[in-house]
Amino acid sequence: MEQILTAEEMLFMSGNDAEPNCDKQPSFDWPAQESELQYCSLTSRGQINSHAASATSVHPLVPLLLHSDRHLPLRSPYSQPISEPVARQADPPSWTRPCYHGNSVSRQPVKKPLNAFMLYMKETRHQVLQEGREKESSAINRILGRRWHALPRSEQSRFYDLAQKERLLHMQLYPGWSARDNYGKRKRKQLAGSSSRNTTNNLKHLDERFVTLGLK
DNA sequence: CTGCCTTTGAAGATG
DNA sequence: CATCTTCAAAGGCAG
Repeated sequence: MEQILTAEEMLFMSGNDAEPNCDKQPSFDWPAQESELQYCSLTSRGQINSHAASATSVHPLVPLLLHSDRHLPLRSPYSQPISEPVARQADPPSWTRPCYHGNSVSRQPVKKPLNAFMLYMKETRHQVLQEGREKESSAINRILGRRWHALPRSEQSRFYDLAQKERLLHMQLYPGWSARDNYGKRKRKQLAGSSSRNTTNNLKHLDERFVTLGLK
């Protein structure tokens, strides 16, 4: 039964429950359960060693994530039609070809799921913008980086938790997808000076941390 | 118009 | 296994 599902349709399919019905939701209360940040032994091939991927229809996290993903633009992968039913792998194995989503007219590569900091940026960026001190993204991101480090761990855990669910949902939506599929998108012209630039960035980062900690 | 900048974190690549 | 590299978002800016 070939079926085109949108994220919104899956939301309806899964009912109105905003709470995921996972029997064992990971908790990220620091520092006691810091070790649990190993994210359930996820693999990059869409395999998962926990119970989480055993759903036969729609993962319970889907509605929760869709709700939390209100910042995603309309062209976000998660807001595009999904060409394959969730958690049911069509043949041939999807990792034998590039993963795409959307219809055949406007196919776009599936992007990486957002990590905790990226989710934090999405939620907090507008605050910095409203303060009106900075308008360039690079400057805003520097501020957000400092704020991220100053964020209480309980608050950070919120985003780590969300990022884990993001990855779980991503694995369900695009089984077999690999980050390697998007490698080489950017020009590798920074190859020459990348090493020295990274070193410079690391030193700058350390410098900022010293300032933050009042050591400089 | 294209790519850089800038951040953190995840994951692939490399030695 | 440790380290390095790439890419996710964002949008102003420079070439």
